[in-house]
Amino acid sequence: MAEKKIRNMEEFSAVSGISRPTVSKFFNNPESVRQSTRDKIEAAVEKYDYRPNIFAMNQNRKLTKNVGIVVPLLTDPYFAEIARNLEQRCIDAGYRPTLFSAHGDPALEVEVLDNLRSMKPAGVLLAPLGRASDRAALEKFCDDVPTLIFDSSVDELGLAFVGSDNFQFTSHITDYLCRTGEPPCFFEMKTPANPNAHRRRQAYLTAMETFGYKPQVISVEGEGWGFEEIGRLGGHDALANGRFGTNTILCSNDRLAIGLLTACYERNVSVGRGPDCAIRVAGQDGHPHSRYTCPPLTTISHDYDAVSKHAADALFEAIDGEVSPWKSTRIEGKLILRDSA
Amino acid sequence: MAEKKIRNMEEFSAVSGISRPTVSKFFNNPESVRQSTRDKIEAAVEKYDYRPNIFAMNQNRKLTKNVGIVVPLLTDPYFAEIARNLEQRCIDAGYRPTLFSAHGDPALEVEVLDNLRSMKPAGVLLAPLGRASDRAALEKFCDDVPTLIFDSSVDELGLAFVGSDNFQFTSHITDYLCRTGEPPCFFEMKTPANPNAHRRRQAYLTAMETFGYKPQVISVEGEGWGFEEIGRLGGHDALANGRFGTNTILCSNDRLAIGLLTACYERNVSVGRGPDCAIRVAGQDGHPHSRYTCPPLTTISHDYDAVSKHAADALFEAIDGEVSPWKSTRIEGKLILRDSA
DNA sequence: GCAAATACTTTACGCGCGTAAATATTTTGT
DNA sequence: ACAAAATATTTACGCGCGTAAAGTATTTGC
Repeated sequence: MAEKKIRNMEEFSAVSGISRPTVSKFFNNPESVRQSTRDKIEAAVEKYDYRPNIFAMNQNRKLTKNVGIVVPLLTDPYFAEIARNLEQRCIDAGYRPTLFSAHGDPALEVEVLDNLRSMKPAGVLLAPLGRASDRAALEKFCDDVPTLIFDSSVDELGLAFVGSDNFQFTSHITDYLCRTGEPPCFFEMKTPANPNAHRRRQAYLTAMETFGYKPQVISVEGEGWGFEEIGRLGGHDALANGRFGTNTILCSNDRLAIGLLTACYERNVSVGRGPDCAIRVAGQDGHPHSRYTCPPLTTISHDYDAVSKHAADALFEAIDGEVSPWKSTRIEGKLILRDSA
Repeated sequence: MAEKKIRNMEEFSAVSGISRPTVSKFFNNPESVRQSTRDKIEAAVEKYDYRPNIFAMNQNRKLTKNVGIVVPLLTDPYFAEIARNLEQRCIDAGYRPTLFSAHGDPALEVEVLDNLRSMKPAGVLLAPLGRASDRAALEKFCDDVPTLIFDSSVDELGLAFVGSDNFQFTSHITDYLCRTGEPPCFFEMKTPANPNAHRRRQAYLTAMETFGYKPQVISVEGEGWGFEEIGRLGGHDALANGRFGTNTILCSNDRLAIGLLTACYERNVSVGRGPDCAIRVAGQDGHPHSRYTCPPLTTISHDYDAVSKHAADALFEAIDGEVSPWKSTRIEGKLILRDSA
């Protein structure tokens, strides 16, 4: 199999017996050439293990097959999981995805976008940092590159927005909690990193009023992306000072809930829905880890598949030239009943 | 600031007043031009927001500034964290890192390496899948591209290996457990994904014999990368059938321990080092999540900083032409004492 | 102030492939 | 078997930058 090394498309076209322009056409879209020539080229590809130079391919082309996937924090398994999902969809659709993380840092987010721009991507799937994002930089980027925003909405930025229906999330789980025990209080960060948190608080307030209960929000201090630690410290504080006015705590997100569970453990407060438990704790997100907390966390989960499918498909359509007005798609979550509430 | 748009280096050289070859030199290494011209170019970069076309830069150069970072599973926060660390070091050293994950799939790992090859990277930091990796494909890749293996060693592959000292890990924590209570049994997967697990088992056996205790290994079934679930199911089985012959369980890794803790919770077995606790559980890895389990997990942690620094530096040295024989660097872990053991 | 050393400019070519236009060949339908 | 349609070939140019060579300008050391 190891014939002489093919150095470029010229040489490859010679050994495959197909002209270079046709070979070029093939690599841009195998479907665009006749079956018989496709077979010949594919045979030669197999035989000589030739792959066109990716840099030469892209430089002289207005649009590449590159797709950028940007998340705010790849060390958060939630983002890692949705990024993985998106990545696979890009590959399946014939694109070359590249993964980026802003690592929680707005300056890095801007840098990532700059790097991305120089890759002339056909499109970008972007989950912004949120509140901390450089709004102007995002806008400028979206002007230059077809960008679909996911997870965390920023007004009417980009092609469209696809994310979860935070309002439904919180309403639904609040409803569940009210039906099965004391109405919940709402445990959140005072200055959350992303706008979904605001929607969830609002949904909680609305839901509680609808049900005729008095809402109660406990906002804890803490900056940055160390949500578990913020939840743990805030939980200690709230438990020590009796700030939870009920035995049921709905957390703004799962990572906060995980920290709160740790605080409960450390204070010897039993969590669960059994009669001998002191409090109930619920989260929101369906974080990959939520299954393995003690007790396992009752939560309302993102529909990872549906979100990523909608996001990817919407981007691909836009790349293919379908012009559609900006719109926001919000996907419902599924209640996952476990032992914590 | 928004002057007319600069289209290429030719135009940029005109507006900056510096010749194109010098500008080219500057972008390859700013230090290589005189301070005064550097200032002029940097001023023009600022003013016109020009960045050279990355594809054109790389195509006609034998070696790029690209560095690939490949991990077996990016959704595992351990790998996400070390990848983040490596990424930062690459940027600081003037390289362009690109992140890849094999997502636990050997076929994908090969694909990733193929893609990487076409990027003509100056070097690659590779954490192989381990047992499941296509050994031949890895070897071929390492022949073509300067590759530093980290985390999981594969014989004398690549430039060098940098990872944790699994032997020290397990010896050290076994020592601790023996000193503070009953000697531990060892809880592991029967067919672990990566070779570190074997070292740890071996270290456990050696340590126990050294201390004069009878070792006991509990190997649980389960394939793939869902370690928590494997630990949970295996834990249930072992607890139900009294397979743990001691009250102290050392897990082969933290994720397994996390699953075991969940099983303990579900079976109402109290875990901790207090007198009223039924068993002690310890992990290994210093997984980002281990602080937030209930009880918080006693573990022995990778020195993330040291591993990533050694790995990155070793690669950069090799790229800079320093030839050194293959060697293996194994970095000691730090015991993190928490409440689980 | 002068020669040597250093840094820059000019000129020119090549990298590997995209792509357009004109021409030639093959396939398809009947 | 024939014309029309589809596909491949030939030819040629350009993309944006790396890089080498030879000449010119600037800096440096003394």
